[in-house]
Amino acid sequence: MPNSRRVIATSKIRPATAEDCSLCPAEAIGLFSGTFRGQRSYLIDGFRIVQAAPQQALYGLGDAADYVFILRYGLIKLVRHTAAGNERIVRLAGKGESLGLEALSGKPYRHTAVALSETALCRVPAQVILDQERSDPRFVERVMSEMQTELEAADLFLTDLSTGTAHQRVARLLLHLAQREGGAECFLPMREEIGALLGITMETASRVTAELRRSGLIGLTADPQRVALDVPGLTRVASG
Amino acid sequence: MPNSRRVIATSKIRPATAEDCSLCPAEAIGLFSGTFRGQRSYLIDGFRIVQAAPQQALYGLGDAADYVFILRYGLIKLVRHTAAGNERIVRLAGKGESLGLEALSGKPYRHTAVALSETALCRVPAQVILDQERSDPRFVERVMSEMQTELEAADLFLTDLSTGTAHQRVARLLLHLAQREGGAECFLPMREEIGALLGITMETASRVTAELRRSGLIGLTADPQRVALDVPGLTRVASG
DNA sequence: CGGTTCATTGATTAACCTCAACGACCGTGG
DNA sequence: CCACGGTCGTTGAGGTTAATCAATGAACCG
Repeated sequence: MPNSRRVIATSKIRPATAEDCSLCPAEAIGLFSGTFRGQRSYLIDGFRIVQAAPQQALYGLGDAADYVFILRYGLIKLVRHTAAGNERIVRLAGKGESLGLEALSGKPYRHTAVALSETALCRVPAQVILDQERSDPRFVERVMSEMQTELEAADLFLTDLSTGTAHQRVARLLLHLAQREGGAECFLPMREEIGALLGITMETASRVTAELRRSGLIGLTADPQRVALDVPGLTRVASG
Repeated sequence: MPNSRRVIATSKIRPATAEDCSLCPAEAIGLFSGTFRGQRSYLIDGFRIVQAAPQQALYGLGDAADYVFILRYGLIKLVRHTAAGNERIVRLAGKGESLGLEALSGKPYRHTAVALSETALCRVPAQVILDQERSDPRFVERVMSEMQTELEAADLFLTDLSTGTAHQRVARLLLHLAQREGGAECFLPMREEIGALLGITMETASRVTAELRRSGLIGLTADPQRVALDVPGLTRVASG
């Protein structure tokens, strides 16, 4: 194992505790937030906290889907492959978002899910959610709402990240990542991953980010994996 | 009105009858098919049959969403706009598919829906479906399954129709359209629409389709709006 | 016939892909 | 400890693809 980023460690899995829920960074959003806070305490027996290191896969396309995941922190890519066999990232999941909702329809996972950064998730058996839906119809609305969020994200990929020049796409990606973190800086994926996200080659992704750095639109931060954004400047680039 | 394709006629709307349901071309698939056939007879009072001509809009992005639609026949495009202001088609709906499921989450419509061909739909009040979910939990699975189908379609647009060369994308689009019609021919959209579907310009779409016709990979049919496909040949083009 | 839409095609330019080389970094093992 | 091998990022040269600008032709309708 010559490089730590390639280490595929075994998942760390442990039962969830009440404290996990009360401290959950995804408390304010997502499936079990708000009015469903109280119900978690009844269900928590089935919950598991899963930690994943960068490059580690949570599940694979076609796997039998028994669990829904709720992201506590970190960033996860949902991957498919193009007809040419290249990796294509079709979605990114951030804090509070749900993954693997297809488990609720008894279908296999529709993507391969891979951690981009250090990540923690709450693993919920699909059956627990299905039972919950039966006992509380309002929970159905919550689940459907999560699916709508996922559809919205898919449309955003099509309209914002798959059209325009490479410069525009990179700028929109960075702005989008920063916005979801709520600040003026963001995680900067590997060039290969930027390419898979935007439908461009690794080289083009590299050239564009290098140019953005040289023109001062993105700058270094303490963490070498993260960049500071000139939001107004990038917004100008993003719209052409 | 210089050209009939630009005519925006008033929608034809009429109450649905039991005969509509028994003859429904979407009988075998979709929300109310199969085991839910019988239940339709109780709910049919709220159903309306809507007919739409080409270029006619069913609903617009941001409109209050009170209805879910089930497509009886025809082809409908779901449209958004890119940051540059260009039209971007993010999905196509064909026979038996549901549109406007966001109505079930009380959210406004997330797209503008426009008929590409002569079209008939069944318009179902969202409230009817929500009531149905309450009285029969199995119906919830059906609705979630429809949303998963929509997500699958979104991923297909990202992996198949937004990557590769213009030739590959056009070939994949035609094969995809033919497959959903179950034959070796398909509807051929206007060049502008092909461009909006594939993220290329109208001129490129025109050049590619003209070349495909010259090389015999697509041929004329009785209907000038439809083309016959050389499926093996196009499959070769599609994979590069 | 005149006006409009749509499709086609050409010429030119701009953007991106491909192939290739190189340097920085890092963990490993001699 | 330092050389080695690996990954990742960067950059260059050259070729290909597609966008852009522009003009023309076919079909249709009033």
